[in-house]
Amino acid sequence: MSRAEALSPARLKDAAPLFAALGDATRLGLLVSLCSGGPVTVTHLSGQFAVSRQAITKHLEVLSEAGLVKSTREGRERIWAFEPKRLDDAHAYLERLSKQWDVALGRLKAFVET
Amino acid sequence: MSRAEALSPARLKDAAPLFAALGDATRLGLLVSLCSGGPVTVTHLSGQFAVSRQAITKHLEVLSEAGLVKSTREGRERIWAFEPKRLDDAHAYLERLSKQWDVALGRLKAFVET
DNA sequence: AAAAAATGCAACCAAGGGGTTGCATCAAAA
DNA sequence: TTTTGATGCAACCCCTTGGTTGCATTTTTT
Repeated sequence: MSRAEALSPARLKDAAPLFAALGDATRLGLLVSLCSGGPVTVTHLSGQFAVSRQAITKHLEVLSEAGLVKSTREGRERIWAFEPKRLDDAHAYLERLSKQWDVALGRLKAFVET
Repeated sequence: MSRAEALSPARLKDAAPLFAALGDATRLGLLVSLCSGGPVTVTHLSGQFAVSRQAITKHLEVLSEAGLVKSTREGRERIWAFEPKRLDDAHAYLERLSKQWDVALGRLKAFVET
């Protein structure tokens, strides 16, 4: 069988923190902002949300550790930017799940028809 | 513009708990099991994991509230089954994010080339 | 009717998460 | 060289989470 590797425990341990990072409304909002608005600073971002700057910083750090965002220092300010690669990973994980489900359905169908 | 609706705050509030439910290695493992192995009972599932039956029950309830799983009573046991619809939702959310990013890139390119 | 199997319920616990405030730093302007 | 703007760091708080154990309940099975 040459199909893509299934979802091993190792992969799950990689996927979990990625989805966890996506599992917060504020963080999703930040992603949308960075995604559609281009690279900006924390103080600029925190203007768009109802929470403090430090709260936003923490969220950005979570996103950063998940690889969904990256920051670069520029003088006295730090610029945050969206990082699309990891989003594709998340996408791929979901894809694998769906595929596995389809395979199971196929097996069931084959069994019923036998 | 007739493109699909963007990621409004309302949508984010729906997406967040969905991703949050996916953001745990044990829960992902449960999904994989249910996805590839077919409907089973809690006690059967808990045999495949290192945690107690009650822990698994709690995880299944989280997945259920996220709409990723559903259960039916059958005599003295409760059968848990994978629910693929919500997975497509998650998929769609990610898709919207990517798309928004592509649009932003397109704008940037257009701007640079002007 | 009694024993066994599968769940449900509740209390409890330690750790982590999301949030805040206050103050220290560091770079840029005036 | 002050002053101002943007961050960084740290302590603290409360609530949620993931996990446990113990016992009650409900169906089967014997």
